[in-house]
Amino acid sequence: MTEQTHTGENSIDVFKALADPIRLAIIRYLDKLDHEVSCGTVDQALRIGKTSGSYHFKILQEAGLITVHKVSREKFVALDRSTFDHYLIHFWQNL
Amino acid sequence: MTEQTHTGENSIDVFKALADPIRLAIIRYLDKLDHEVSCGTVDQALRIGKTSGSYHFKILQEAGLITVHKVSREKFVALDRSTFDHYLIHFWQNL
DNA sequence: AGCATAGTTCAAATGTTTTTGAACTATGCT
DNA sequence: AGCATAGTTCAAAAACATTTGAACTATGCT
Repeated sequence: MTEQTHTGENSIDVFKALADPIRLAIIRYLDKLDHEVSCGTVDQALRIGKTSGSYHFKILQEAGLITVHKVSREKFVALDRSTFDHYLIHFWQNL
Repeated sequence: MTEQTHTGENSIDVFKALADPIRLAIIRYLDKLDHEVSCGTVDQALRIGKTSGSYHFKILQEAGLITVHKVSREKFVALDRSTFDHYLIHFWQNL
């Protein structure tokens, strides 16, 4: 029983989420750091407004590309590498 | 000197091209066959109108995801697997 | 020449995504 | 309580993508 936790997201949502320069910049940033950061930290680092940030984080989350972890006021995000593995690295197997 | 021939396309174009159900269906179909087919053959197999087909093949071509080979009236298409390798399989390396 | 077939182009309509500021909720701090 | 900070929601505008039919080009066939 080697089942992954792919809940909800589908390849269209994943590719749509990847098809935007701001979201790709967020992904690059989170990949470099390789640990949880707050949305505000990312917003400032990439000079995205908070409204825009909120919008893009929601799309990344719904695609299953990030995990989200809320601690009091702050929302911490990190890459969910299993989704990248599933849809990108193992693209042909899951097509 | 192990340079690939990625001429023009970029990751945004590639992910946009992948972010559509019709284009994903075309890719699945071309993957299954694994040889050149005419656009008309694909259009009929997937029951896409020719106008719509023409539009989607152009997007796939501009993304570098298909190769195109014109023989008299017909346009033959096949997957360009090197582009999938570059942007999907080796996603993290090329991010 | 005349007709058929493969695919493209155009333009209008429709649908979807992205941006932005203002108002909002929720939490923490003094 | 009063104020600040983190993030969300809303709504309108702007930008972009998709669909469709009709007209078109280019080629092949008889």
